[in-house]
Amino acid sequence: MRWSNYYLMTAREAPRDAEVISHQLMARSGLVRRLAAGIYTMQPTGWRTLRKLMAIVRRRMERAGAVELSMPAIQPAELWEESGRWARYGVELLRMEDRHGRRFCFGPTHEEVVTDLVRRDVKSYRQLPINLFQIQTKFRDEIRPRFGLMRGREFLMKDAYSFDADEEGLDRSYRSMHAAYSRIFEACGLEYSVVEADQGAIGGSSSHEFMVLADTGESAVASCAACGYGANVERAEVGELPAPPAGRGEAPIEVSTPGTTTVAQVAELLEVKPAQVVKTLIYETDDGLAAVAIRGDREVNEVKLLNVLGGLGLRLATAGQVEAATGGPLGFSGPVGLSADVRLVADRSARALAGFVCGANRGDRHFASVRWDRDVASTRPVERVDVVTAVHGDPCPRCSGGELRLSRGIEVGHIFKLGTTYSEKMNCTFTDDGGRLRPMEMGCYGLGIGRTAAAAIEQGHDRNGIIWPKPLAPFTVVLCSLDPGAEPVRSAADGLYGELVDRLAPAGFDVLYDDRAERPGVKFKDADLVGFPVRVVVGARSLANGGAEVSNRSGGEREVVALDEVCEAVVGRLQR
RNA sequence: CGGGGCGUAGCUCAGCCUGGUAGAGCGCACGGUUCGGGACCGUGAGGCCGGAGGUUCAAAUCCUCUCGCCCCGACCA
Repeated sequence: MRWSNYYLMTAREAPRDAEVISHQLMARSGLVRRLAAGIYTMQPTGWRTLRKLMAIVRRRMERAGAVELSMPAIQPAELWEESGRWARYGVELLRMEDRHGRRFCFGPTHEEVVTDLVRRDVKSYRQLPINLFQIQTKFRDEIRPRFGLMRGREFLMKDAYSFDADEEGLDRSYRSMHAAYSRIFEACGLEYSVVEADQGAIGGSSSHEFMVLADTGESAVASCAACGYGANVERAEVGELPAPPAGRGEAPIEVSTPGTTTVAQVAELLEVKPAQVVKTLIYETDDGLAAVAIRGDREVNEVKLLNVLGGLGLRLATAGQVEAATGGPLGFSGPVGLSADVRLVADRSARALAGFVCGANRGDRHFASVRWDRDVASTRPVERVDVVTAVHGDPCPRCSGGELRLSRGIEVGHIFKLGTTYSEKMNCTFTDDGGRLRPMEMGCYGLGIGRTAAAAIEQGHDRNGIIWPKPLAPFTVVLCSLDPGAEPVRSAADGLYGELVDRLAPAGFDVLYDDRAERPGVKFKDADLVGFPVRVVVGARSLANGGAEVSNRSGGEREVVALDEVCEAVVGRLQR
């Protein structure tokens, strides 16, 4: 491709709305152009990168036995009502009506459509397993799209859906997708980690996220260097926290604590550490109110809490609800004397304390020297749970001695075992080898195409621009002719261009020939900005030095090689 | 949806407080000098100052309403 005939415009400055580096560089290097909030045109170079990524994804999916198809983006409401998600999905689902008033949505995901398809076609265990995938434009009406392609409303996603006869089959499908994803991100040269993820209200038994490590990531990840445990902070378990020494005291002591509604105030007044106070939060759940006790210096993880309490959602109770449930005002709740009608769960961090301070369920009163067994568990049930939010340095839940480390990541892939959630609701059944009708075991596997490209830039850039991993660069090689209007540079560069194309195309590499009538500085800046992995420069100086100059965007050795050896030098660099 | 901010040339921004004929840099076009890390000089094109109402002799500027965009938060198979 000759740049003079190509559509690639770069800019010195990024648009003001570009916040993160990947978005700024994508905009400056002419890869994408914003059309509306969270909606982008992929310009020719950006599209080349996505096409290369999609080719890698397709190859790996097919090697893992998945079969590509293409499902409609527009989906009828009836299917979503069948799965129950028309009501549940919320405002993120872009809904519309046709001229007859029939309701549709623009698909944010395709469980319903693929389940409908498979239930019509597949009737026997002999036809299983099946894994169908597509790469398609999705639309999610995000409350707040941001960071360019990282969180768009319209975006390209590879989604695959597996159907198996039993759980062992689902395990196999899941493992094979797990492996395929790992190969894909390795092929892209990305540094990533696989972490346990929350399944959300959709249920299922297992879920993993593929995280590209980057400071700008929107997800927080807890991981243990000692044993390799990793989890989204949303669900990260925490090992047993060391308990402070037990306090003394024969019975709870009621103390006056006027106006102290926060742990910090109570701790200061009573001259104890926040870690010796038990904080009690009252939540409203689908099954009524629940009290959560946690160590005063720690925070409740509501995702973990929801998984413990069950139901679809929870929220902090209002002051009125707290007063009705505990008999005391907001800010003075505690487990001692709490009505047995209120479910009480105690985080292990709180349960490990002995002789602690907690609210007395009376205004301006706390208890000190409280013990769980003597003062609480003797009169009512207390569940011991893990609902604490993991913080840096917490003990690892899986190994002894390991510490959790918090880092940020970009969620580029998410795989789920759905089990029979959808197949039961939508009656997607088959006849097993014993003649019984059974729901299929399903899995679903998403991979963000644009987000992965953005993540590659977050991980690969310097102050001059993008440093693409070779497989994702829009062109693997840029050939800069520093004097395209004059001989002998022109004919040398033209000749090299032809040779490079002939030699590289069969190997899957491509060349952009910068034959524009621009000054050398402009060409170098643009080549760095767009981030072509290998650069070949032909100019009067390089010819005088014996040929063309070859270098890598990522740095390292720059060499001048004879014109007839340039192809070999380039290939050598590409294969390294 | 709550809080904050911004809409002026293709891009980045000044002008607004204190109303008086719309500016700069980059980019673009033309001419000249340059030519290995975003050159320089000159000339020029390019704006319903997001939109609608209002106040005023006069509005980019003040007031009201709207639309769009960005940031923080809540939300998110």
